[in-house]
Amino acid sequence: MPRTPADNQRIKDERRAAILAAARSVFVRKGLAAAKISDVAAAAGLSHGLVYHYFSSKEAMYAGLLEALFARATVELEVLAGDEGTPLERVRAFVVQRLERFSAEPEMFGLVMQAFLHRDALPSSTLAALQNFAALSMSAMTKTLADGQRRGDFVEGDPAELAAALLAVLHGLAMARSVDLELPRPLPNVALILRLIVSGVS
Amino acid sequence: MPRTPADNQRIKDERRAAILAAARSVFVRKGLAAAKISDVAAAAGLSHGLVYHYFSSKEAMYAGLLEALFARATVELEVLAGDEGTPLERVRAFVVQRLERFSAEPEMFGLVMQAFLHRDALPSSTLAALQNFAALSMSAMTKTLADGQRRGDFVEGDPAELAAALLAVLHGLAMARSVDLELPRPLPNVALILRLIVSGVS
Amino acid sequence: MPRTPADNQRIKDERRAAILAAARSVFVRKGLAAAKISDVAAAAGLSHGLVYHYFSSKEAMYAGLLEALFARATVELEVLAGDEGTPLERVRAFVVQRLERFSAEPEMFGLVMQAFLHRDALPSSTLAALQNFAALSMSAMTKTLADGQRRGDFVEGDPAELAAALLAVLHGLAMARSVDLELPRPLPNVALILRLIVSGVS
Amino acid sequence: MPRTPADNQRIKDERRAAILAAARSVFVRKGLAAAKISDVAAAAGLSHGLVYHYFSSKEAMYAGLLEALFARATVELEVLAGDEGTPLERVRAFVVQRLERFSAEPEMFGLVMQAFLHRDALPSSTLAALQNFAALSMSAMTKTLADGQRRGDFVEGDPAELAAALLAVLHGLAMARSVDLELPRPLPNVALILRLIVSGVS
DNA sequence: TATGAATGAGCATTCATTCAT
DNA sequence: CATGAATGAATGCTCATTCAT
Repeated sequence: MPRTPADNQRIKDERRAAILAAARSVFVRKGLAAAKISDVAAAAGLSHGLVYHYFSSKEAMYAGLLEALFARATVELEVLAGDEGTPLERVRAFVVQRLERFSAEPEMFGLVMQAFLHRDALPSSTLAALQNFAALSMSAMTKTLADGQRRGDFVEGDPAELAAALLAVLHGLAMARSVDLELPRPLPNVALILRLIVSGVS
Repeated sequence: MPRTPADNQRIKDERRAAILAAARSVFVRKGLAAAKISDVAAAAGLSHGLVYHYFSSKEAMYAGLLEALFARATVELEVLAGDEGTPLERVRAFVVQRLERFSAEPEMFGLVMQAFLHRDALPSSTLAALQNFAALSMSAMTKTLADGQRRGDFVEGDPAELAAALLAVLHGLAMARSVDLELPRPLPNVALILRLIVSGVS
Repeated sequence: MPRTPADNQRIKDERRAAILAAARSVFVRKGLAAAKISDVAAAAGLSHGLVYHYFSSKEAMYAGLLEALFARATVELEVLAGDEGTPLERVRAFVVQRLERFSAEPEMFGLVMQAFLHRDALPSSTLAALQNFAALSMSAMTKTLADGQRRGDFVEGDPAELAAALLAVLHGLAMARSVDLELPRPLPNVALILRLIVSGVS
Repeated sequence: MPRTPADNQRIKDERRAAILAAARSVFVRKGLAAAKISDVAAAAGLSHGLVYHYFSSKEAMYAGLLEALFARATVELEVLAGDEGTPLERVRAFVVQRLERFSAEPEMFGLVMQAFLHRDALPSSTLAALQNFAALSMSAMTKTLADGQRRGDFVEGDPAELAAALLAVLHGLAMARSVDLELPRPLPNVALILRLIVSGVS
């Protein structure tokens, strides 16, 4: 009684997901160059040969991982770039969402940092995705802050500079989280972070 | 008439410095695993064989680089941990010093991030230096913030949490700088950052 | 239909044996330091990379080879150390066995000589095996000669000195054989060698 | 007051001798391939660069060492090949001389063994010297034994076979000595060895 | 002469990738 | 699909040898 095509597809999808999960963990811990395909295969519980049924190369696997991350993160920018609520509410919601993401998947950001650090080694499509996401984040944040400044909700100053600062803060917190996996310190609350930009705090 | 020992020492010092400079640049761009000794040698303008007159292995070179960085950074903590001025002045001075350091040597922080990210691969002495520096930073900042809170200069809250947040912010900014070497955006000014912790800002 | 584990085991055993045979020949001809892994691989008819599926390093391969030799040689001491026959018969049987071994596998002894000569370079487990074998040989021979002396079969004298002399003779013959592979001279017969120790010969 | 040419020559000779002595010790312990010129230089107390004023290459040094040994050993064959005394006396004198040599310079024979073992790696002049010495030894011993047999002093049998056996015995003893440098066992006395060939012993 | 910095050929070893089974 | 044996390009590292000083 052979497996049905649907079974095969399901198995295939599960395997692919297992490999990606294993790869994320291995890559974040060792980096692209030091990570071995056999590490990934062992972590995913299959032979290293089989990995090549799912990914054409180590680089392709890495790129797949990162591009999925960027795609999801781009979607999640909607909460900031959309038109639900006031600028302050949107920034708050975005910050909350990011903090939760960092708590839920602390490894994720380590991967992104690596990509930034060693971007000479990235395939061009991944580099493009990374740059696209960075640009989208900056422009959405800058626009939202500028909107808020017009309403007097945020402190004065170049909105791009404020945006860069706020994003850098989030990245710093993500990094702290990513880097301290064993004994994670609680992330600061939103109110603290928003002091950076909200006018009239005391 | 052979070279004098002093001549040899001078040559050695120059070579060693040239290798370290080349190594910093190569390591920060590629990471330990992907960096080739021949890259470093080429960047330093000498043969790969000669590198091994100065460093016993690639790992030793990397460790030497990082340990020097940590040693210097530990010394620079003095401005925060010392007793020159009020807690607020000390924090301000520390933040200014860090921002200047990030501007002057943007590569530096990339190296440190890598070390954190891939600390499984670090030799134990380097790991110890890193952990020591991280602990010293946190304790000095926590103590200074607690002092300032007692004087009413800083916002309420767990001083360790505030310290972690402030350091994370600095790291986020350093990362932004380190990662964006070609077209560096100006770093935020001190005043903006201090809004995070200073009470009564408007 | 993948290979069965049994198939793989068979392949592995065959390969491992082929590599060891090639290694014996290369090591005996060049010595550990001068032998290249690529020599061994070429002699075994496979790629150099594959050698490392079977042996973790050149030193491990050398050690494996020697330890197998010592293990077998230790077993073969039984004919001398056992209680089959008179002391003279046991010594005779042992000498015959050694001479036959030297004829059948002249390379073998070259390896052992190398190990003795360069024992500073041996891994400690191999050195222990070597020393163990040497000590066992001496004690078995000494005891057997002492027994024979009590029966009046052997010449007078310190049995340990006689044992050392007899073993040295065998080693000298083995060496002559090992060293003269192309045009081997016939080994002396047992009777000649036994003249060294048997009393009352004429 | 510059050194006179004679002083220079003396210094040069001393240096050369010091290098050879160091080389003998290093080569015998590690073998040609594993011995480093810097080991020899360090053992001789001079810089590795200077070694090349005295020897054009590592191989030349090794060859020089061995050829000197063979030259001296060839001269020492005179006691066997000459016409002083009866064949038995000459053989006895030769054996005594060899045993004394092995005691006085146990390292020497280790070098010769290496040369035999790895003779594929020898320069041709050294190989020729080695083969020449081996041939001379065999022919002198064979002739002397044949002479003695005619006088009834030695046992019957092919004199070449007897010669090979006797020389092998000596080599075996030399090896035992060479290999056991730390705790040398006394060499067997001449009488024991001569039992191999002398007729009518009891 | 004497030194040791410098070079580069050579070799051990690793690991991504392929492919027979 | 699955396995792991097999290959070989790539790279760390060593060390004989050269040569400027």
